Amino acid sequence: MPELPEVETVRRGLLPVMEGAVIAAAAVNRPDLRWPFPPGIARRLTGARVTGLRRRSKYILADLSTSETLLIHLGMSGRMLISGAQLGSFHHAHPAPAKHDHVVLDMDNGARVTFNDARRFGAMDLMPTASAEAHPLLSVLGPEPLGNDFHEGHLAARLKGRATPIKSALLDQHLVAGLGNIYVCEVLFRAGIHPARMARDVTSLEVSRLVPIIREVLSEAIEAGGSSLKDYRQADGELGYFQHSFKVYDRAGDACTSPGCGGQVTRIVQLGRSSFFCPLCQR
DNA sequence: GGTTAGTCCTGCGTGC
DNA sequence: TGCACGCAGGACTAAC
Repeated sequence: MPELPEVETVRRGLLPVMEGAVIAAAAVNRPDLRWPFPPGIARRLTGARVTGLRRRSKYILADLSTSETLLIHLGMSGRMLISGAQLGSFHHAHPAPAKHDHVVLDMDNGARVTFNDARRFGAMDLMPTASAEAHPLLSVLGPEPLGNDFHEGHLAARLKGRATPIKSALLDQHLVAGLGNIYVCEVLFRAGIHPARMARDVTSLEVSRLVPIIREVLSEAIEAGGSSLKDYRQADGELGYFQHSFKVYDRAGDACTSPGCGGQVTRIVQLGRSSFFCPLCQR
């Protein structure tokens, strides 16, 4: 489930094969993912040089020489596969077309980038680069959690008076953009805050601690992704999914890892999603 | 305006 | 073994 760190890892993995290269051929194998592809997307991509590869929240933005920007969202199960490229001492031959290969980009450097998405919660769109920030999916996003606009004052103001669990508030992309279910669980564990606590009841002290904790958790995951990137290239060219050692996520029944705690990681459902926490550490 | 439930989708794990 | 079912979840839309 790609959240901000996974998307950043994918972006970094795509950089050496896409940035500066020309999309020699683009194949789009179905009319839609989450939404319909923009009209003529294959034609509009073909011949375009990728001049930059950026990330905003969980979106990858590929700036093109055609003054358009390709927006990519991995959704839940979206994967990027690189083949035909020389990465380090490894060369990946093009694999046989697989089920759910929806978009295939053949670069002029010989690399092939394949977007595979079984659940089709992902999305792609094209927009003018000059007004990319105004795209409906991007314009409503809150600040980047690793950016300067995300700070204690912002978070405090957005949590103030909100009668919703802190878990839900931190998942709200309008409040801060890029956190998903996994990292919110990890952040709240590290902060010692119960996921069901009302956002308005989070104290000033806790808010001041949340900001650096969110940065830490995400930065550590990006770092882990970076170090795993090399291994994944070697393994099969697939980017973005790597093993993390989560403290609470998907660890229901396990002993809490806090020294001397003795608690047991517990699962509850909030807004139809699993929350994992330690009832002794998190209040 | 704020909040929550429903929805989309397919693969996987579990239980019968 | 095979089937039915629930679950996973990002983010929109509708309803309250």
